[in-house]
Amino acid sequence: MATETVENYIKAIYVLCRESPSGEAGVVRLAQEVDVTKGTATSMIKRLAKLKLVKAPRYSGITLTAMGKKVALDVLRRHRIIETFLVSTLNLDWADVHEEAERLEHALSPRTLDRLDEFLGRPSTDPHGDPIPSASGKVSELRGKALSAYIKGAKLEIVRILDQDRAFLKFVAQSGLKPG
Amino acid sequence: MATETVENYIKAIYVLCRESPSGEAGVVRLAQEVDVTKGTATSMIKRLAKLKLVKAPRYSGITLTAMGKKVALDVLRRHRIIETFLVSTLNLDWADVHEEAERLEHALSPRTLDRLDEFLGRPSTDPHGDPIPSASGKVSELRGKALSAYIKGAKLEIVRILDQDRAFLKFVAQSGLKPG
DNA sequence: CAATAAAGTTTGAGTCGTCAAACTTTTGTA
DNA sequence: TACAAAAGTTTGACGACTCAAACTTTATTG
Repeated sequence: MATETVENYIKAIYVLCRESPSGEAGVVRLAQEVDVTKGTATSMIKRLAKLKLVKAPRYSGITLTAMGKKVALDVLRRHRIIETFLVSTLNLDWADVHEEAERLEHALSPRTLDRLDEFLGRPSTDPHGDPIPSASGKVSELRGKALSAYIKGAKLEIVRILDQDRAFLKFVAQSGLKPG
Repeated sequence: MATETVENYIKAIYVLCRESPSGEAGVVRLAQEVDVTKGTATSMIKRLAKLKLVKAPRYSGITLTAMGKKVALDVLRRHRIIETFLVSTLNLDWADVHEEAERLEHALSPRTLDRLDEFLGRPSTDPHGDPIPSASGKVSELRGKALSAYIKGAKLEIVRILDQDRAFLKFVAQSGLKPG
C-alpha cells in the first residue's frame, strides 16, 4: 500500500494534470501543492517513478501511469466521501472541511469507507459539487463551464466550486452560494 | 503536538500501567504492544522522557508524568468515541473496530471530535464498556470485578471486556455476550 | 549463592521524508 | 541569437523511527 505521503503527491499530481492544458504536472507547482521544496519534490518524483505510479522524463512533464491514476481516484473517493460526511452529518462548516478530510482520508479501511458511503446514501458529488469517483475507479464527467464564460445578468446554477482556498470558500459560503 | 508514534507509545504505557499491579510498565511488554523490538522501545522511552511524558529510571519501571497522562487520556477519548461511532452508527462489527479506531484516532481535530461526540449523544462508555474520558481529562471509575472472581452459576451483568484480541472478541460476540 | 534466564540498554546501520544550496537544462525575450 | 529567468536536478545533511545483534543489569531458582 502506498504511504500517506505518496498518496498526497499522487493526488496533487492528478489535480495538477486536470488543471493544466498540456495534461502534465510541473515540479514547482507540485512542490507548492504538497508544501515542500522543489528539490524534495524532484526526489519524490523519482521514487514515484520507481513505484511505477508516474512517468517523468528528465527535465520534462509529469504524468500519472494507469496505476497512478487508480491510486489518485481511490484517494479522491475517500476524500470526497469524508467531506460529505463531515458536512451533511456532522454539520461542520462547508469551508473548513477540506483540511480535515486531508488527514482522515489516509486512515480509512475499504470496509469502513463502504459503510460510510452506504450511510450517506451513496452520494454522487461532494459538498463542493465535485464528483465522487466510484469504487471501481470511474468519475462522471464534469458538467458546467467557468463562471467567467457567462455575461453579467445571466441566470445560472452553480454546479461546483473549484477553488479550495479557505478564505475564498468562506466568502462564497457567506454569500449564500453553494452547489445546487 | 505529539507525533502519531509518540501517541501510540503513550497510550500503550497508560494501558500497561493500569494492568500491572505495580502501576509501572516494562519495556518488553511495551515493545510487544506497539509491535517493535525492545531496543526500539528503549530508545523511544528515552525520547519520551526527554519530552517529559514519562519517568523511566534506568533498568526500572516506566510511569507516565502528569503531562503523559493527559496525552494518554486524550488519545483514549478519541479512540473510544470513534469506536462508538463505528459500531453504533456504521454498524461495523464490534470485534473489528479496534484496529480501525487505532488509525483514525490520530487524524481527528478537536472540533470534529466534539461534533462526533455530540452526534453520538455524548456517550459515557464505548462498545466494550470502557469509560470514555471527558474532554477535560477525567475517567469515571471502573465498575465490576473479574469474571474469575465469581463462582459457577452466579448471576451477573457484563460491564466491560478488557481483552482486545480479535479472535477472543469474535468468540465473545458469537456467544451473544456484550456489555449490558 | 552461583548460574542462568529474563529484562533492559547500546551500537551501528537503514529507510523515509525533508531542507538548503549549488548546480544544469530549458525557455522566453531583448 | 544570446542571455537571463525559470524550471528542474543533485548533493550532503538531518530527524524520526526502525532493526539486529552484542552487551549489561536484575531476577529467579536449583
